[in-house]
Amino acid sequence: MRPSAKKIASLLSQKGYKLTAQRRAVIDVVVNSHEHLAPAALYERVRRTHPAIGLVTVYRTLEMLHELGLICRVHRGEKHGYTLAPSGHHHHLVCTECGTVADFTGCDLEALQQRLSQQTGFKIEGHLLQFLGYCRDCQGGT
Amino acid sequence: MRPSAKKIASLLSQKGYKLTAQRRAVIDVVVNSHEHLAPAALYERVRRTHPAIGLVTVYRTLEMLHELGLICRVHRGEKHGYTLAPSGHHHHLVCTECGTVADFTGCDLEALQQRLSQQTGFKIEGHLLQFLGYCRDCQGGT
DNA sequence: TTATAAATGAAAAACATTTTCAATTAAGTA
DNA sequence: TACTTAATTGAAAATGTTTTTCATTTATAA
Repeated sequence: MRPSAKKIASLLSQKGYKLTAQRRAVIDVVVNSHEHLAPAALYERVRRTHPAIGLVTVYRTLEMLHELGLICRVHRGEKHGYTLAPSGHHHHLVCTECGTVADFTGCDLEALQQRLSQQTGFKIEGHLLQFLGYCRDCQGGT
Repeated sequence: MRPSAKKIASLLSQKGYKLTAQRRAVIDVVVNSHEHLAPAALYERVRRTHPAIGLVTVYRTLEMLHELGLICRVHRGEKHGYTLAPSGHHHHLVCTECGTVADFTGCDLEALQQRLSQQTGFKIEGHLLQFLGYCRDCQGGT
């Protein structure tokens, strides 16, 4: 379930963070986008409604949202970006053309993880999984 | 199978790249390390045997090796590094303490991939999978 | 050897991200 | 509503990483 801007805002309040116009603006952009956005791209979008915001504030807000687990990082080659986090364990399917992100659950890696633990002696704490491809809208062109 | 420095060197030659002392030095460091190394870390190690090498050359050599598929990129939070690539499709198990990398094959994601294609309409072209944990040697301490 | 294109290293440029700090402001309190 | 105060902000500087530029050097083939 994708959280709403309102929900995220009230959560920040709860945690003792101040609800500034800048933070609301950043949250709005993240909530209203299904792509993963790099800090600079997000900054550009936020500036449309909030021209005086500083890039630093965008970075700081993203960091805060990330720490609270409200947004998550998407990998794409050398670049990366942030996207809204649904609740619970999930992963991403990313369109390499337009950046659209689809979430999915049920990664079902337990068996593989156990096999690897046994084979290597590693104590496994987590994993990184992401699929890359073309979304429905981007399958036509090159 | 981990390729040897000799094998990599002859492959470069074959492809028309010149075999310089600097390239040999970078390759040696990569081959003789089981950790994933960031460009700067690699540079420091190469400098031990080759003090005059430039950081730029390290970057360029890594890029070249990466393009040829001889090394691959390991993700770890904000940081990343390179490690030797075994032949064929594989993934990494990374120790978050010391950076040691173990390769594994048999990720077995076909079924999941097919399910996601159907559910989302994405045309999936690839995936990113990596396990994180503590290697045998790093499980004791904090 | 020699010729030559490829490769190198230093320096500068280009980016991305973080730090610093004085000014501003949200939110609780009187 | 008007304070108070700590949190937040934005500009500028600092930091760190990666890329570009260009004159010099060098591996390789003739």
